[in-house]
Amino acid sequence: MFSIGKLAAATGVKVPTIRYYEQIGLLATPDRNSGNQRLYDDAARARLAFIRHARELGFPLDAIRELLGLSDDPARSCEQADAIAQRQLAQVEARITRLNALRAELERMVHQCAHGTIAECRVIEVLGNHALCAHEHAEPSLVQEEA
Amino acid sequence: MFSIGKLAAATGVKVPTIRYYEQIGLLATPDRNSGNQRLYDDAARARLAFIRHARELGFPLDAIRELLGLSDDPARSCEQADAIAQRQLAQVEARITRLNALRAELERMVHQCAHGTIAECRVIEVLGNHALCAHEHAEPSLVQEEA
DNA sequence: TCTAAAGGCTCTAGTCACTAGAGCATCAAG
DNA sequence: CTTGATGCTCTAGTGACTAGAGCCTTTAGA
Repeated sequence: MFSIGKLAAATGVKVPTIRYYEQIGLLATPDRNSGNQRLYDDAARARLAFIRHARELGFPLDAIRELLGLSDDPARSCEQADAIAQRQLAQVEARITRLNALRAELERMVHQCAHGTIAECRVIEVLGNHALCAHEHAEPSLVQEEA
Repeated sequence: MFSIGKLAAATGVKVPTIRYYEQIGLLATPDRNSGNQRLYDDAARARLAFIRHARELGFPLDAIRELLGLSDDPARSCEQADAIAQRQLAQVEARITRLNALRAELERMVHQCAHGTIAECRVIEVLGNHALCAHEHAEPSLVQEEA
């Protein structure tokens, strides 16, 4: 049995994130010691490692919740788990396609910049006039930033 | 002069999003008609088109704010605008690299699935055991989902 | 001219997956 | 026994919107 800090160190998941996972029901409420501090065992560690790995692969928490539910039932068909992974793969592929188009547009923009004044800047100009673009873009909602 | 609805239709930006941009100071507070409804002119339309296009290219609102500030000063050097675009390009490239690694991992996982039971499912197994992975992953925070 | 639907208004709260901070309690090492 | 690290709960903030409630104004047709 170990503390939340040890669990965090063992899995690479930050302490507040572990508490957050507990709060949203992704991790079971653990036992506490006499001083009300959380105590974890190896099963909890394995579950958290699973969550962390799935997050690294880009699975949203809802999908992870589903995968965890499935993994609790070793006898059932893995069809559903397979479908979730396929869906995730499709999304990753779609985002790669999308980002490649973005990269091309940004490269074009940056390479055309003659490093003069704002008035003649291609970066500003292209942003202001979509017609100067090589192709259409997707919805803004489909392009997201990282932390 | 046109209404917020016409502006939305003209730029492809949703009405609540326009009001949100006004709220956060990205768009100036427009004039109102006698019934307190917003009235926009072509300058506002051009500014919103700029914002929309930059969003499509993945620029965060803070960078867009900066670019808009720069574009208001046509005489200055475009060095800064160029730097912002380069930064954005670098981020897009980093994300592509990252997503390609994810795709490889997900493909490996999915292709190894024999469509049997959960107990023998490679998807569940690989997620639970990082050691089965072909390579390391980044922090979960570096992989984000789309809407 | 009347009416009804479409569009507009403000305000609050929700999304996702955390992260930060306040203010306090507990534990472990020296 | 002290002190610093670690733990606790709770609230609020992040980015870029989105949804909904409850109301008011405009516009097109009869």
